[in-house]
Formats: sequence, C-alpha cells, structure tokens
Amino acid sequence: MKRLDDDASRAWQLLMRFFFSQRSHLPSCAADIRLSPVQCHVLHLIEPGQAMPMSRLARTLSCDASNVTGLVDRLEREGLIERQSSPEDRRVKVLALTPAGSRLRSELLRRVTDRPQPLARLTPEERKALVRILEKLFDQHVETSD
Amino acid sequence: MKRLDDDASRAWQLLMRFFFSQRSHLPSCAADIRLSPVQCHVLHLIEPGQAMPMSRLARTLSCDASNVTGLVDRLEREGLIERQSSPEDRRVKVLALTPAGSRLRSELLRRVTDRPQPLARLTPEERKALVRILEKLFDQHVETSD
DNA sequence: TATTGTTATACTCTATAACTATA
DNA sequence: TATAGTTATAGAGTATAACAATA
Repeated sequence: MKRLDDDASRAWQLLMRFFFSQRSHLPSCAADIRLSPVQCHVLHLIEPGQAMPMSRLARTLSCDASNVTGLVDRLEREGLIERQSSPEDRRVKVLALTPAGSRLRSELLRRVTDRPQPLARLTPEERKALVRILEKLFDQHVETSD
Repeated sequence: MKRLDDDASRAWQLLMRFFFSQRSHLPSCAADIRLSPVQCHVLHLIEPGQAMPMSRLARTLSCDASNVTGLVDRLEREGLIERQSSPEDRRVKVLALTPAGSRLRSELLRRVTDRPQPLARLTPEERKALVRILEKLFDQHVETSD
C-alpha cells in the first residue's frame, strides 16, 4: 500500500540526510579557523551591518536561550562576533560581525559555492527550482521579527 | 556584483536552515520516547529486515566510528536496535531494529508526514520536484555499499 | 599490515531550572 | 508580572588517540 505522503516522507529523509552528510564537509571549508556546523550556521545568519538580537537567534535556531549564550561566548572568544547592548531596550543584546567575522563569513560563502559540491551538480534551473521550493517551505515560519 | 552561484549559496543556506528549524520539532514527534535528532535519523536509516554494519552508519553520518559506538549504545539501551556479530567477518557488527524499534520507526515516519508541517504546504508536484532534485544531489555519494 | 569496533579523554552542543536586570 | 540574557548542571554529540580482535 502506497501512502499519499510518500514524497513528503522521502523529501524529509533526504533533507535530513543532506545535513548529516554535509556536516563534516562544512567545517573543512573553514579549515583555518575550526568552526562547528552550528557556528558556521550562526555566522551565516548574522548579516554584515545588520545586528541580530540574541532572542531572535534562539528562535531561528529553535533552541533555548541558554544555548545561544554559550554559542555566542565561543564565537566572541574567537573574535568573530560581538555583543552590543541595545539602546532601546537594555535587556536586549544584539550581535554584530567583527571585521574578522565578516571576512570569514564571505570566505565561507565563497567556498561553499566554489567547490565541486553536490549543489554544483544541479543545473541552474534546478537550483532555482530548489530555492523557490525551499523558500515556500519557510514562508510562514520565518522569524517573526518583532 | 551578482555572483553566478547566488542560487547555490541561497539553496545551501535554506537547507541548513531547514535542518536547524526542524530540529526541535523532530523529537516532539516521538513525544513518548525522547529521541535526539541524530537518533531519529539513525532509526530512519536502519530499514526493517535490512541489517546495517556500524561502519556504514559512520560513513552515512559522516562521523567517526567512536561516535557511532556511543549512539548505538544509547539506542540499544532504549531497546530500539541491537548489535549482531556478522558471521562473514567477525570484526563487523551489524545493526538491526528490534520489534520496538521497528514500531517506533513507523510511528515516526507516520507523524512526520501527517502533521500540518512545512512539507505539507507544498503541492504534490512541488514535493515530487523536491525529491527529484534532492536525489540528484545524492547520486554520487550515496554510501558505497561494499 | 590494514580494518572494525571500543575505550579514554576533552571539547562542543543542548535543555532545564534558578537567577539578575530590565521592562 | 513578563521578558532577555546568564549561570550551573547534566547529559548527548563529536573528534582524536590508543587499543583489541580479526582479516
């Protein structure tokens, strides 16, 4: 008996699989400075010149605030990001890339797309289709930036 | 200046993001028995009636063998899988689902696709397209089952 | 000699609970 | 009273190196 949702199930399996198979590949992109997958992701999420409150990071990562504290501690210790107190609400701390963090982030992005990687095996049209579908996947639960 | 690989970069970002945003959702699927994301994934990877050598699991997860030892210890402690010595090569240990593991695996698969989840927001055609593209992504580095 | 899996060790990741400081 | 972030704690995830058993 073939279920209606076979494709959904298969897609889910492949998405998870993609992540776990790429995990080890990922930090090797930043061979110079050892970064864990989550740390790479955080660096990726913080855009240059656009501060990100810690609470928003916790929501985006779907994790507890206490976890973000540790993550930020380590990235700050590496000199890649820094905490800044928000003038509007003094409880809030916003994260910003340091020059070094900004540089490493660009480097990461460059390497991810440069290499002979799985994504390179797709045609440009397929990449576009993939992006469109994934963006639809996120339409409703992108971080509520309130 | 717009790079040629903008879509690849965007796709990569979205794929990582999908994983991190789904992480917390995932174990709540197995609300009764607390399983971590990796544990869910391992349970997903071991198909009923089809034994999997530990070394293959390490390759599929792109992680060290010592890590698999710990993962398997915990899943075995929960009574979900079991180690069996391979008769052909006595160094090898193969993993098999227990009846309980098999039951939980089905339950997981069912819940993943049943719920009002991101994947449900795609049209059937989009799900098919997504699966096709992701499968192509894996064409060359599926586990070499030697 | 090379490979499979384990152990010991040392991190990082993660959640829970209790806390401080703001609002 | 509620929210943002921290601390303390405990456990899971992960890699490295050294090891045992087998090939």
